[in-house]
Amino acid sequence: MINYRQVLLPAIAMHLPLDEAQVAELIEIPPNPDMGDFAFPCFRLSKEMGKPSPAIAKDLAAAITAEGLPTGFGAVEAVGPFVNFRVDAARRAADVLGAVLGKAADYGTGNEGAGKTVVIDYSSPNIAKPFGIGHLRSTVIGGALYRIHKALGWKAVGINHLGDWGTQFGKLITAFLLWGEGKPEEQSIDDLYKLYVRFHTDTPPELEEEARRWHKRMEDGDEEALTLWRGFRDASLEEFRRIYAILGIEFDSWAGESFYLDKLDGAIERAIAAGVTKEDAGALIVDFEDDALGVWLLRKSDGATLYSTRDLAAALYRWDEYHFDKLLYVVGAPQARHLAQLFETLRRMGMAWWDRCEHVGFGHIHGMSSRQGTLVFLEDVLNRATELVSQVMAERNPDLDDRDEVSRQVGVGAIVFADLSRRRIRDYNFSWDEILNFDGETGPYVQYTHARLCSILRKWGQPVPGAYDPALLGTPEEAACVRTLERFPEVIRQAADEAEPHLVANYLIEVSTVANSFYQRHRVMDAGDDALVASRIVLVDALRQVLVNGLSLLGVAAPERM
RNA sequence: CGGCCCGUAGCUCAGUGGAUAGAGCGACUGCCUUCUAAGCAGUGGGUCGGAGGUUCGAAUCCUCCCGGGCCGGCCA
Repeated sequence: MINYRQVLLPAIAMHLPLDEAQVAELIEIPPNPDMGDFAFPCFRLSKEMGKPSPAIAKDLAAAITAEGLPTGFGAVEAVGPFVNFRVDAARRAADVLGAVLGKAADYGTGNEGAGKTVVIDYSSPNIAKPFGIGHLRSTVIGGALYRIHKALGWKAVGINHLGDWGTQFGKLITAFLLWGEGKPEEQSIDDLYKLYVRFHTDTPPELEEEARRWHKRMEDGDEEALTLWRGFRDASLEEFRRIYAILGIEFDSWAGESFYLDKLDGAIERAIAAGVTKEDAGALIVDFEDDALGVWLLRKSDGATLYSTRDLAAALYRWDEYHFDKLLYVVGAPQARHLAQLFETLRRMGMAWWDRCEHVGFGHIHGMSSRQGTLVFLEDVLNRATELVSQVMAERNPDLDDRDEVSRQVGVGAIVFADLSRRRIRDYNFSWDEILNFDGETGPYVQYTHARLCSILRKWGQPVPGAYDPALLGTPEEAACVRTLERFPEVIRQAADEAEPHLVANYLIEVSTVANSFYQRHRVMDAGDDALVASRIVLVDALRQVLVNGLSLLGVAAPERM
């Protein structure tokens, strides 16, 4: 594909007192396609060149025209203080569609990440607590970033940093011994959750003390405590694996907090040796002597460790193990300070790689049926969405063979897409009405668009033509499709750079919008002449391909019928 | 008290230096004997929280203020 900006740089710079880098910063895409495909604003040159910007634009347009239009461009025109450039639409269509169909599933991918490693810490649910809608965010954002980086050639390491250690297990053991029934490993996650909640609802101080003692016994390797803990852990993992299977989420490592037990002393020793810690009231702390960072507690006065200890050990271990170029923590925004403290501690310890660590924060979820006083379980949400989809499909597409399977794909896709379609940092307003509305900018909208495109290709019933005339794709709707398809590779790159999957989700909405607009206005199968049908079939297939590629990055299925 | 995040249409959100600020939901109007109407086309709806400042140009950058949320040593 032609890189139009790249072509434009020398063509513009040679006529101006600017170098190519300066020109590159100014080139933009006009707000309205009628104005052109690229634009160069001349305001900034006015002072330096001593003439009004419209005059500069006019002279520049004339000079470029006299020089011969740059490769791939069809027109150059001064409009006020802007020089607007129009590309040769047929050539662009041939380029873009050729690239999409030629690379197929690989369209949009790249190899700029080759030789580089990104470690992504995501999902990381707490053992003995139900997998709530709150865990969905870290899981799907992390999963999307994992696939996006892989698509760009990175070696990605997905780590599920399970919350499987800590004082909450002391509480759980205390509660279980008091109120629990049956064996630890036979507890359902719901049983465990109830014990945990009960512990927190009526807790005399002596129980808190008891819980701390059990936690200490765990840390000291007490077999009775560890047996109970293992039972709880196994029960939880079973549920987590079931949910990851539904969501299509995978990990390369399940090294949770307990994995670092034998590495905690070493981590603490390294921190002490580096001189960044001090003793305070029997505890070990890092005092940043900074109002913003405050104090970081690394070891409690009773000698027990904290999540901070485990996070420090984990960071050091991950560096030794992976020598990453990026380490992404897909963790809720409320933990921003904690992670800033971790990163600063690493810096003070002389870890030159400290700035490769990044907190990929996200807002938390509000409005979870507070009326009922219960948190919303992810599985319930997925099941309700699936049921609703199934009802809709029984009505709209009763002949569909595998309704159960497709309902699952669309129902789950709706939930996942909804989560990924806003900037991570924003709080997420969970509402049944919103999550179960499949109209407009939703996952089902994108999937539906994809299914309709597939339907056309099915009716066509032949291989997608290898030869076609791109010049026939000249309507505004078709041109809009081509322009949108062209952007996919850069969207993926930006999503990786900013760790923002929503850029991909929003882009897919855009692809769907231009595709639907085209579909509505123009016939494909009975377009009139064979050449036009062939060209439009190619366009339909390219749109379909990009939707598939994009949805797969987000972990959303693309059923061919729905 | 200190720090971080958010504030754009009735609601949910895009847009982080350029041309009249855009979508979706909800409301209202049209479009299914035609490739799936989970769709398309259109109408109405905005002091971009406020005030200063930088700039030829600010929703976007800086300062202050207001409102909401979160965090701030023995929880995670």
